[in-house]
Amino acid sequence: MIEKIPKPVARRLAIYYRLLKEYSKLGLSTISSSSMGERLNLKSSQIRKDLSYFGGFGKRGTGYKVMELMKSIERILGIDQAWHILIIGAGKIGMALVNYSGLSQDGFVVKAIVDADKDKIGTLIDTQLVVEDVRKMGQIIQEKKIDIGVLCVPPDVAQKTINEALKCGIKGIINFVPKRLEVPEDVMVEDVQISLSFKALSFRMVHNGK
Amino acid sequence: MIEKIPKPVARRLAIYYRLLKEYSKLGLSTISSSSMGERLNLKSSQIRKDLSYFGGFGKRGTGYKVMELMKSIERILGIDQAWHILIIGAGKIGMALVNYSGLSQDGFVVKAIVDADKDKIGTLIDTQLVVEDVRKMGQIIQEKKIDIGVLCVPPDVAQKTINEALKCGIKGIINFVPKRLEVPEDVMVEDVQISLSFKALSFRMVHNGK
DNA sequence: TAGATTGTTAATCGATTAACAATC
DNA sequence: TAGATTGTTAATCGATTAACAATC
Repeated sequence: MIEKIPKPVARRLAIYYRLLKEYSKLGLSTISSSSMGERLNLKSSQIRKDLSYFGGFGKRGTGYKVMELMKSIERILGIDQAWHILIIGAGKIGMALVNYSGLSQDGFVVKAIVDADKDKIGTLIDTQLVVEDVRKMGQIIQEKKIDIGVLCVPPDVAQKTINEALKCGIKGIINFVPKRLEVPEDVMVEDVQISLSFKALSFRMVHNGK
Repeated sequence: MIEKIPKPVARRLAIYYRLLKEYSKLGLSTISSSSMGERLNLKSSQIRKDLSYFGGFGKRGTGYKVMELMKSIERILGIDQAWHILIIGAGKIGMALVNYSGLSQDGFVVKAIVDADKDKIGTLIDTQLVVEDVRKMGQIIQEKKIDIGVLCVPPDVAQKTINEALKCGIKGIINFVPKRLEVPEDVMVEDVQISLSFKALSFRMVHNGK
């Protein structure tokens, strides 16, 4: 009963969620694990197993109700609530993430963006946000009740910068910096390492096939 | 002898490579798998096993020569050559990737960027590049000998756009679009799905721990 | 009832790790 | 030679999948 959830499950749930959204837009009310699996190139038994860690959402003989399952996954993923995001570093990547529609859609709301560069501080970004001084980060985290920091600073200041944010109670980090961060074990880090993806692609291209 | 290489190996090699670069900057000439493992939070046996798929690079009793291993991994990953990159879509993400230092450093050279938006076409990006018309994509791929396309277009035109690029002989794709792409099996796709990372983080934060 | 599809168990497959002989 | 560390084998651990009884 205390069955352990395999690590890849969270991402797959997000993929199921995306598909269900599509189905619901098309007006479908019901789907089966096998039709989802076909669409996603996954075995239907994997989808059923993944869902089974969290409950029985389907009905034997008929499948899953699109809307219902969508709402359930929303809850499982924790995106039925709004998360307050702080972008740390107003470089190219940081800037690109402000107003990134993929995020706001799912309840990740960028509340502020900070940088150390005097020339950037004060820059107005679209209508809502202004680049703020990284030295005010602590204050911002508290006032805006930031949950998640998105780290997009140069590698050499990454650890130092995130330490500051940790002091002020951030509990989640999306890390775009090509470096492993040291954090207390109750803080979650997800790495988004673009340059690793390029190298993995290159590897597969030279060892071509599989 | 026909031992199969586990999928996670490519990414780890890229991580080892990054660390070796750091070591070489510090002037270290030799390292052991256990010192690397400690640094990277990996078991030393995993590092040795990963490397062993490609050869024996170390010396018993002394370890690995930093420079030598670096060069070997460079070759294994296929980054001892320059890759010609085309950015497809001059939105925020696409723009952010032009001149992204993490890429050019490792031999991924952005040769061109295309978009469908008339207002964007012709825009000068730093000194080198101009946003070109996506309708010229085929021509550009051939003339500039593009190897890898980086897809950053809206989801609804993603498949159609990549189909064009495939026709012109692209063999690798970095996909930033939240959608599974259909490609021939000799074409490699690496997904960089930022919004999945946010959801995976959210999941871990609500199911906190582990 | 007959057909469909779930939820779950057990078997299989794949990746990591411990352990150690080989050897510098 | 003694100490260190590799390369590799075998054991373990974790994730996926096939198969099927339960049930709508």
